[in-house]
Amino acid sequence: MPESQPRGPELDKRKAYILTTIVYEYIATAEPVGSATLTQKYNLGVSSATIRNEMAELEARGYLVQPHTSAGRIPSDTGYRTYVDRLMPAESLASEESDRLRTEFARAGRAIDEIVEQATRLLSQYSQNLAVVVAPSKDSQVFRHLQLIWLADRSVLMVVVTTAGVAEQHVIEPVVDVDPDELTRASNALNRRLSGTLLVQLDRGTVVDALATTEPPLHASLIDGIIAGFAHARRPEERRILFGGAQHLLDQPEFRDFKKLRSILDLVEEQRTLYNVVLDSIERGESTPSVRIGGELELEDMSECSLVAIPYRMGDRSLGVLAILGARRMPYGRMMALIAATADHLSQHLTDVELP
Amino acid sequence: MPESQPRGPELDKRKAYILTTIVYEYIATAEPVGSATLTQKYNLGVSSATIRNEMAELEARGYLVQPHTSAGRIPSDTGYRTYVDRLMPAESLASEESDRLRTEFARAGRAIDEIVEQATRLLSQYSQNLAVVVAPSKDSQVFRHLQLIWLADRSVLMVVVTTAGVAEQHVIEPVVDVDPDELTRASNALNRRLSGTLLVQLDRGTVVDALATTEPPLHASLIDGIIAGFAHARRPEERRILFGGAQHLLDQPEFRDFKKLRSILDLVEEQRTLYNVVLDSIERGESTPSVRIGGELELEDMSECSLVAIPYRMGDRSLGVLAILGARRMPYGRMMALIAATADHLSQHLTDVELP
DNA sequence: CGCTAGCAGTCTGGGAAAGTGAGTGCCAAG
DNA sequence: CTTGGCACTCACTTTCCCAGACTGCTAGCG
Repeated sequence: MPESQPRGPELDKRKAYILTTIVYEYIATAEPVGSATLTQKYNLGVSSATIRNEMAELEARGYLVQPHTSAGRIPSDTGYRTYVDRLMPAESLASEESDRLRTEFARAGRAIDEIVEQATRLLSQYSQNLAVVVAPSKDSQVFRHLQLIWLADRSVLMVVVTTAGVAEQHVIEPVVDVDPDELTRASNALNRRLSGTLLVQLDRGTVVDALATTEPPLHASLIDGIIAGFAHARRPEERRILFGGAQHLLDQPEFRDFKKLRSILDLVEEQRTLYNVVLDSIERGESTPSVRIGGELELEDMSECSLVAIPYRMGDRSLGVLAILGARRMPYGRMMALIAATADHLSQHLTDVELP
Repeated sequence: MPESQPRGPELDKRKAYILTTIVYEYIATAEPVGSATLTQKYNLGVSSATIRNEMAELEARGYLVQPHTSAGRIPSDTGYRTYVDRLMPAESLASEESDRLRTEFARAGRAIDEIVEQATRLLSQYSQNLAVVVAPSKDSQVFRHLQLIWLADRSVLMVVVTTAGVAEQHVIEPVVDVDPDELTRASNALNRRLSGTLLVQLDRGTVVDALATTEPPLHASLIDGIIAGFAHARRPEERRILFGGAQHLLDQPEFRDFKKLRSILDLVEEQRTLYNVVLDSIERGESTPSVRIGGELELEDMSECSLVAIPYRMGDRSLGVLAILGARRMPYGRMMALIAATADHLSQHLTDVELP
């Protein structure tokens, strides 16, 4: 006897259409949607009283909530979730907009940092929301070349270049004098044996092996320095997070409230929490945008926000994540299309600038 | 007949004391200061009526303003200016706080970017205001070492290392095949002749001269590539500006107003305007903090803000600027002491990590 | 001549009261 | 199942009023 069906099995066609319309209208207007508005603006073929009955049932099943007794309805997390997963028409970016994105990426130059900064700027600008970008960590990059440069008798500069075109430098201070020829031999040996290896794999054993045949053998303190240099170049613990477009938040009526604004800005400043959430969002490694709605973020004071995230790549290695953080009432279709296109262009551009 | 003295010649002792007290009190409470408050909280030895007369005169002379007829007074730009320049007691940072600053700088590592990011974080945290930091431009750095690395027959990676320990890379694609030996000879020649030169001085002529004696002569397209590489490493046009602690603005009652908040966040996003103002502030190259109060900033909607700025150095070269942007009602003494100490520690740390 | 006490006048900010209107739920009839 | 009608609810806005803070002015005092 299915008299009260909590979270019913399926929504019939009319209920689905009503939910779709309510989400759409609320996203557009930021005002709770009433039955009269629906019958006036959308062609439903039934009266507002009928809509009221349907809305009451959608609320009972958890898709809608009423801010207060005499207001219209707004979608709940479940309502948005259903909309995003099953009701929303798929959108894709207008081709001229996509072209503009590509053009603007091309203006960023070859340096990885620059490209990622440009991505942040573009994403916030086009989305009119807060853009959050996790920059590449070094450890997924491929070692290309190393140079040991003689600075003084007990001071050596080690420069590591990856195929991403990023150079990291590190000063080594061995406990014995070294001479330039010795450094050249070491550089050559390491380059011959290790070029093409992922940075993350360049641990102590690998380096010691690569230098085993060097004659005369290098002093242990120099080898230690080289190993430390690789460890430094790798630095997996340190991933920059970039932000852009915080001012757009002020345009949303839901953030006309200093407490909510403060929560978000604190999150931006703190970085770690947001970093975890963003990484969680794309853990599955899928290449479609992942969406987290309101309470799904599991963050205090963030029930009014949603996050759309997607990974980006260089070649076939996943490097980092793009994300849009905005009001829960966001145009999900457009945001997903936009972030997917941005990630595509970014991945493409990064792959293009990779060194041979 | 000096009957009405606009912006009178000097403030007598009592007026100066009253002005000082009003600025002090207003900074502490954010409430317009009335005559009764003054007599109660501060030992003035005269009645509130006398204070009222004095305040009326201070207002007539432009040091104070009244938000409305029945309110107390708040300082005008001129009032703050007088306070900062002549009335305020000089403050210096408590030595334990200064020590803490130094310790935290030490945790930043050797990379210039990292150190400057740390400075931004510390400055915003200690000042509880928005920190604005202009990062070093490349062109004031000293060329230390160059390496031309063979990637493929027509592809060469050029790595430039400065004494700041920053490496920049650039891909050169000459129109003829090159071989590794040729590259080594070119690298050696350039290093021998040019090491120690400012990057900004490495123009076409200098490079061509340095390579003039190379035998056999390098192909023109390779030389062009090297010149382009230096130009790229230099990139004077591109100076990063870092921000930190925007959320602290929300703590100030003067920014409980979305328009003002929006103005500031827009400024942060736009960067260029703020960059100019900050550079203006320290154009004189002095090493004491420069202060700009309210309207002196000459920025629309920024009349409620003040900016405290100071340059920082590496060795004896000025590299960039630290600044604090906050409410006009800020504790100037502390902010100036703090930013001076931060700049000192930053300059010291940068000088320490410079390569030999 | 400067200082003070007292007083009338002015303005803001907050809170109560009342009116407005959007929107609902329910019912009885089609 | 749908619909028109109706009573009811509740947030929001406007209006009004009052308390409080502070001033400027004046007259008197040392």
